[in-house]
Amino acid sequence: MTIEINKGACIDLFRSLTDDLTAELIRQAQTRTISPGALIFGAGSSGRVVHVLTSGCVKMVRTTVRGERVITRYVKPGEAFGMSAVFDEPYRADAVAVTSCIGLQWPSNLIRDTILRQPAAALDAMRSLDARLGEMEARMLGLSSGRVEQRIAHALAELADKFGRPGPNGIEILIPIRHQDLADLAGTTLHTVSRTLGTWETQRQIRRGRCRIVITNLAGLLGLARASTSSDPRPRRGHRRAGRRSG
Amino acid sequence: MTIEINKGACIDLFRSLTDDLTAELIRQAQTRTISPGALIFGAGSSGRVVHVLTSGCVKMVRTTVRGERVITRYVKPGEAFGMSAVFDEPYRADAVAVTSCIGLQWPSNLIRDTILRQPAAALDAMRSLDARLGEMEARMLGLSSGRVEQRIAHALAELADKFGRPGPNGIEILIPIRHQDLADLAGTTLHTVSRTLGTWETQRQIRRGRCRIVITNLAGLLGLARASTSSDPRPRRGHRRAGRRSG
DNA sequence: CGCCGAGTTGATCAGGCTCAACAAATGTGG
DNA sequence: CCACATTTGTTGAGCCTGATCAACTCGGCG
Repeated sequence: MTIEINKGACIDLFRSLTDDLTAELIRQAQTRTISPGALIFGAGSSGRVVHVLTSGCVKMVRTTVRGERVITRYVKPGEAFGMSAVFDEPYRADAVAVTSCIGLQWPSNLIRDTILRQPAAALDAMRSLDARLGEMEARMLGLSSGRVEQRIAHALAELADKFGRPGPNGIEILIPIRHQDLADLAGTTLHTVSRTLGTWETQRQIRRGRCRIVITNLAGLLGLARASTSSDPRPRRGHRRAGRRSG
Repeated sequence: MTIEINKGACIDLFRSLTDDLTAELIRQAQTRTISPGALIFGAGSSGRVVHVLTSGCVKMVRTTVRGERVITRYVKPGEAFGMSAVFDEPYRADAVAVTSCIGLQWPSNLIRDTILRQPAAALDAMRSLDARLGEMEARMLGLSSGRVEQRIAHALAELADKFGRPGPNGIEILIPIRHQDLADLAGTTLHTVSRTLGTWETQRQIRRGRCRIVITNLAGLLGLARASTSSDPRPRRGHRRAGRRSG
């Protein structure tokens, strides 16, 4: 078995390790295949294993008792998730398979020991945590300042960047995205997402199928995102949902 | 000089190091005193030093070109900030002194080398990054789902937890907090903050002075935060600001 | 064929943002 | 020590965005 997984994608967490060490770790891993929609682990459960996704897509979902939901992150192959297990802390979010997935998992103390013995790996892990912090901060900026249309456009752009592939009609987002998912990313409701995407489709900015989105005009979308009415310099305020789950 | 700083507070980043090592690092540090309101470093500037606050309070502020602002974090003594310098990445946010401050700073490569040589420190750093990630996720949940009143109450509660001290009239928040700051924490405007705090003061939940807040009834506040009208089970939706700076 | 999940669409309405103007506290200079 | 500028905070009026409610369509599946 080679270290490479899925056509060149490799495990971010082990980027700094020697091939031998990585191979050894992969040998020690438990492989797990997950079917779409399945819960890989639930928020609050005490994390005893660290996961790495090797193929497919996983979303991390945080939910409040009142039913409000946020997708904190989409995981793509090569990325680790459930890292809080390293610190013997419970998982913060549900990990839900978006597609069929293959994952590797290790007992958290094995990962911890590896990090303790391989400082370069520790630095890599820190770097990726820090990068995620930066992303979250940027999302917070968007959440607290942008209008809904902007936030949806931005969420789409990020999905396109992470899971998009150029296709005949534009950038196809390869993973299934429900309107509720976009709402959970953008901090709005599936109703507003539906209306907004509807408008964009008539404007030929995007194309839609069931759980499928193709972005025909990414620049146009981001233009919309930047200024909803370019001739009108003053920004408009928006609303905020108080989530009662609807999905 | 002892390792302890400011009545027992010590440097989180070096918690796992031996006293000798910590002392040595502190010897190598450059001490810096900062006056209130001063900019310690600006977002975007290439970070060449890592900071640790030893006394006072620093806020990390992210701003968009349009003038929307978010306070991503309040730093208290013992905590590190500007950690992205470790990865030779520019600072993501402005670091602004809230009070008079004393800080230590090191060239980022010195911290990096320390982390590489002291894996336990790496794990500590990872833990704190992960904890901050969790906080940000929780804040995102609040931002995208709660109503403004809840978010302000929650922001106050966190400030009370981090910078509060029991006083004759309740928990005093020891650092100066402008309404604009609360707005930047809660994702709203200073106007709404003013009105909301006004209501709470007449309800004897809090007391206010200029840039000073005392929480008389924390439980009550959080109760308000949980359900704005307890008799009415259905949550109300809210609005969202589109920040044109006003502070 | 009934059920469920996903998506659509219309009507309603209120939360809180925007605009605007003032008041009070702080700082600065002469 | 007073006049003036700046920062911080207050309050009112208006109104827009987008949440909520509700009802319906479409497609897949057992």
